[in-house]
Amino acid sequence: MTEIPSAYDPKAVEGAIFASWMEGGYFSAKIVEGVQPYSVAIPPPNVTGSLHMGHALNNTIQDVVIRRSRMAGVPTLWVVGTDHAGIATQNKVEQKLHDEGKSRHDLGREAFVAACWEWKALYGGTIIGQLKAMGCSCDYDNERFTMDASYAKAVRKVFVDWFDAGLVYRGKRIINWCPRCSTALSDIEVEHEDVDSHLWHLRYPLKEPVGGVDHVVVATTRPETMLGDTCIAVHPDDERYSALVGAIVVLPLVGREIPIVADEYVDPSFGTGAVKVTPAHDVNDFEIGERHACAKINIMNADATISAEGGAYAGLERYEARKRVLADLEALGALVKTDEHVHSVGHCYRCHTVIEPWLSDQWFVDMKPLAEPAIEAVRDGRTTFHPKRWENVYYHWMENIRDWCISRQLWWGHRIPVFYCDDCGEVVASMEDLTACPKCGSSNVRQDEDVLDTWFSSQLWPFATLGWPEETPELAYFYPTNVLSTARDILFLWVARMVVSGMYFNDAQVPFEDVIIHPTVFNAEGRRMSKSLGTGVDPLDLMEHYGADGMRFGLMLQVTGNQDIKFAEDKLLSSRNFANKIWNASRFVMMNLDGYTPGAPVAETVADRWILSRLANLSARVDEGLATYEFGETARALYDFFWNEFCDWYIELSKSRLNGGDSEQRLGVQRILVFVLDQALRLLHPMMPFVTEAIWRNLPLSDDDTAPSLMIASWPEYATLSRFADPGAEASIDRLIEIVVGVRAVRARYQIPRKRALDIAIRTTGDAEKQWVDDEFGRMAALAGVGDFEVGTDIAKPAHSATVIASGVEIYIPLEGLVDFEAEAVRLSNERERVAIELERLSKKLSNEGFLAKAAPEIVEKDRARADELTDQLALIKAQLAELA
RNA sequence: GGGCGAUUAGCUCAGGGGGAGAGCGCUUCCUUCACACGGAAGAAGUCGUAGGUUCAAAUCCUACAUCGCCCACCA
Repeated sequence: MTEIPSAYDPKAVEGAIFASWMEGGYFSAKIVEGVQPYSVAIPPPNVTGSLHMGHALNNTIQDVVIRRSRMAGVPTLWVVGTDHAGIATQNKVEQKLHDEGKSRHDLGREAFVAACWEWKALYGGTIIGQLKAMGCSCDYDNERFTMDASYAKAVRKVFVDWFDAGLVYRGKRIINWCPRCSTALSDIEVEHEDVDSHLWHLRYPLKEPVGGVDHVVVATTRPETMLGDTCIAVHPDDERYSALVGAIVVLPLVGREIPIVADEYVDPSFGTGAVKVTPAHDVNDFEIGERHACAKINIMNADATISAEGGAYAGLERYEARKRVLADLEALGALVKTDEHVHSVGHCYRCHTVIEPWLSDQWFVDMKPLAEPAIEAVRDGRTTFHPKRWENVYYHWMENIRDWCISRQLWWGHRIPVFYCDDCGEVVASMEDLTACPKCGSSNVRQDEDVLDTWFSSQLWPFATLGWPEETPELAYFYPTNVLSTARDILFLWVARMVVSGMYFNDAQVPFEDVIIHPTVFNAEGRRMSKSLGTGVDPLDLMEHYGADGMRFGLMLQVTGNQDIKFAEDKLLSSRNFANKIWNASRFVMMNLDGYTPGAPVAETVADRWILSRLANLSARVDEGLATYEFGETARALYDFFWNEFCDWYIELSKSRLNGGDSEQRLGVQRILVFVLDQALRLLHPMMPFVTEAIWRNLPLSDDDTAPSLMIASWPEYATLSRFADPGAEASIDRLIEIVVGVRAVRARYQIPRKRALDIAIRTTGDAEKQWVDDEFGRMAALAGVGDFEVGTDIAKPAHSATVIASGVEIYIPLEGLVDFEAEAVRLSNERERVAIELERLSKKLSNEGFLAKAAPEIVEKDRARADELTDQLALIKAQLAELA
């Protein structure tokens, strides 16, 4: 076994191991009737995407729960695939065309869509390959895409069903228009940002003076929209303006005569208390316009240039128009003043262009009735969020939900299955393309030009990927899924809508039981990771440096209930080192297996009982941690057990028995080593699949324990391991550790060379302790560099010796000729000070009536014992000081 | 305007009523036959501020401060 390299090299093993998993077909899930399955639908990455830190974190989380479930013997499915990502993909392809000097209009719709498919075929698989590099155990044989033929059928059915139920409707509304993407967006696709701007005060003359007043001043942040003003609004109770209500204003630059109306919406304390109303360019203005029957004049084109309605300003880009309007108003003396003003401006979530509120015909989903059952499902716990506080965020949004604008003026996407008859005016949604009007029979029918919001199709992901609307066995078996893990930024865009549609189309069954909202990964400076800003970290680079396991485990260490992670690369470094530690501990075990035969572990020493007890404890903590999705704590528990307990103590303790013992002793310790290593590798596998698999396949296990791959080996059952729980052994080893650490500290303090064995004396408080030292200490002596030792209840402390105190024993280490006694006296004085302070604090507490009366008895008892211990220590230190003096 | 999160060692963060923890970094020693991606020993914190509850507060409550995030029709 000496041919095993002494450093773990991820690159040398990951590829081959992943290939063997694929070959073994372990990623596919088989339906086993009568057995409850486990399933997860991956948040489908965009076809345009490449792996970023959010994916790395989120997919590690999912792979951890998936791998654990699979090992537990449960039929386990992780559905994988990609999203067609309407705007993002269309933008990419348009950019490519642009580079070739063409636009999508040069190609025409059909050719453009073909170009998108071509692009997808070329680049769409990138991110799937990267998931494989991470070791994600998805069902790659059944990869889905949100524009697959079967998926398209699901999308179409949802639209048609909701249309027929009156839940989808068409309306002329103010929507969010991105002039660059040239499409409508839903409200939650708009990102609001505070922008330093101005509040311009404009003077509008009255047609005829009223009571000596000949004008009104309005305040606006978007002066160019004045070209579309159709009334002025004031608050009905605002006495400053009450005489003016009903008066007519002549709009400067335009000349249009518009009325002053009274409307409750107006806040008299803001600006001048008079609002210019542009119903075609502002949501509130639209509503005011509706209430007062004002015209809605659209003064802007789709590309945010001024339309013909803008008269002299027609054709100007919106901000150029703003400048010109302001300049012209100023020339007229109509620009009264310009205040500094910070206000929130909407930007496109895809291209960050400033959104224009714009009046147009769009399709909407009536969300209110759909949201109700989805709210209820979370209230009654059928779906639970982790951490739970996200449920409040969900409720707040769902309870105040507004209609969802689902039409997009794009070419890449699911085309809206609505057909218009130009003869009789019939409008129908249809599962099949229509060539004739179902009402009048006319062949003069045409399909709606728009496509659906990408999120309209992704909301169906958990069930459309399982074959819905067909009643497939997969849908019947794997729906609802168990866990959905995602970032908080798509809670509304995606998660909430999946609950809505999932319940509506699956007999009110929620799409997933648990929702994990994982922390958002920020860079070390706490800023958003962004490729374009160069503030990102590439997971592929990280895997290059730390291995897939190092990256995965390093990320898991950072997952806590917090909402953000400031990415800490040092955790990946220690995780890479951890993988190497696992590798080398395993290497040690395998290099010491001469004469080994597989067999059940039988504890022969306290150390054996201790490590088995700690293993049982680890199993409980890992189960608990994964069940509650506390990945950080779970990772730490695994790390602490393997490194600090198994490697630092058990393996070190095993060495004397492996080297010095008889063959029976050797076999005993070998079996414990192999057993604990095997179980630990299983527990580690979900987080570190590669290194654990690479080692595990070479472990000489008995036939009962073996499997072709660790991936499908059995998960350690706490119910089985719990019999190893052994508090007595834990206390015993704790004491041994205390002694060894104490002796080592003495050695380090006086720089006693490690080759020089220390002969020590041990005084015990009783015969039981003496027996314990005789039985157990010898096994540990080597770890402390102890040579000979004598033990007894009546051992006298040798002159000039250091003392180590542990429960029930005092260790004396003669220092004659080794130590600077003056320095030791100084150290002891400091120690005396520290102990005295702690003892004083405890004594005060123990003489407090309230404490004695009200504190839990075991707490009082613990403090008493501690105080006794400190008293003894203090006496000893004093005695030693007296000796040195 | 409403809501949420954070504030603990130089850095990144765990912990969560009763003896302040980890990783990285730092100091000293050790190339000992699993591992220098290692071993051993150490230094280092008034647990954001001010009140309150409690026998007992880093932990619970209330304010406040600072940073960050989300929501909202802030002309």
